[in-house]
Amino acid sequence: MSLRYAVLGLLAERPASGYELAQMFEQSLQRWAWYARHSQIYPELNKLAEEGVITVAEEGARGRRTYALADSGRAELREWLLKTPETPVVRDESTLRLFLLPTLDTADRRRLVEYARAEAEQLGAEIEVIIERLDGWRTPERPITFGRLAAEYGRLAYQAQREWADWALERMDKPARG
Amino acid sequence: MSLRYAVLGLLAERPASGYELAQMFEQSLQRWAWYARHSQIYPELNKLAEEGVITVAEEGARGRRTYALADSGRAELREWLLKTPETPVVRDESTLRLFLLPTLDTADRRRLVEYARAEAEQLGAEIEVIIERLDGWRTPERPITFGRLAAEYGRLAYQAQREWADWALERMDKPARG
DNA sequence: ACCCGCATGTAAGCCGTTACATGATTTC
DNA sequence: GAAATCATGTAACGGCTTACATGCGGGT
Repeated sequence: MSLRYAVLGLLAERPASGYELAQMFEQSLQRWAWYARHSQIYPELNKLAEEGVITVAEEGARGRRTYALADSGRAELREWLLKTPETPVVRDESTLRLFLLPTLDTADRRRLVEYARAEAEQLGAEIEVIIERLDGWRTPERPITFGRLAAEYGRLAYQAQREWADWALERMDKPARG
Repeated sequence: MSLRYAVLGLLAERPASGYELAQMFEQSLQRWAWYARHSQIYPELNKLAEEGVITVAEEGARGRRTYALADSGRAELREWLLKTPETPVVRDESTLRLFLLPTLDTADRRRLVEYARAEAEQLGAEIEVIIERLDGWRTPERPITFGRLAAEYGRLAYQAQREWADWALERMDKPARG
């Protein structure tokens, strides 16, 4: 059911079309929080509009429909956010790969951890650029957008991944006492 | 297809039954990497055994079957680990909630971030205990288990979440110039 | 005029969740 | 002897992926 709230949440920031939502998933949510393709987004939008939790705010060229969050949708989103979640479940293929490293021999292992480290370093650097850009855009009305929250989260998460890779590299080859 | 490799990977560390695998998912993989229920695990094991990438190593009481990784399974796992992945996709409901915070009003937002911070702090403390326990168990043959890798990853990730929450708390109420 | 990107949609099949189902062994 | 835990399984349903499908509008 998270797709529903991801869509409501994105529309809470500003009205958007399905096409734009697909891009927002890719750019801001994909790497850390949630992902959906257009083939899932369009039917979901139609369903939400039928229910009345979102409305068609504008119709444009090429059949484009811009959706806005209705009051009922905002209330539902708030309720979902405030109810304390049960044990949350994560599915993250990259992390799974990292955890399965001990099944490889020393050379393969080292290769993969070094790759993970380099990746974290590169993506971390990319995110710094994005953050500078976002901080340049800030306006008084909207101090923090979810994009900025996501970026900061990403920055810290990549930093953690780098530290983890360093720790793993140092430990992995060593004998038990390490 | 990740379930397949998660199972192969767990069996690479040591032979286990479906029941044990379900527990391993819960204890080590669930929070960061992958999750599966027994209703998914048992059919997968039967499929993998039919294919021959795992074998039944032992049959015990109550119909218990202990599976071991076959050579072909180990080769397949290695191949999967070494091929560089495409853009990986993450689905993490907790993080999604955090990213949607800006849609709430100030009071609700603060409440949720404080909750996230407290949670990271508590789970971080729990993981420190687990790490001490794991480090006490270390044997010379197997310097690092995937459980230890997961624990260290968790430790750093919780630390990052705490830092993120502190940053968000400091920024969120402030006017744009922050 | 052509191409690229915008824009939305559908359908088959696979993956994952929830619920139902059963029974053996150990522990108190 | 009862309860908890071990142990495996199936089926219906819903969510997600992949592939197919179509057409408009803006830029060069």
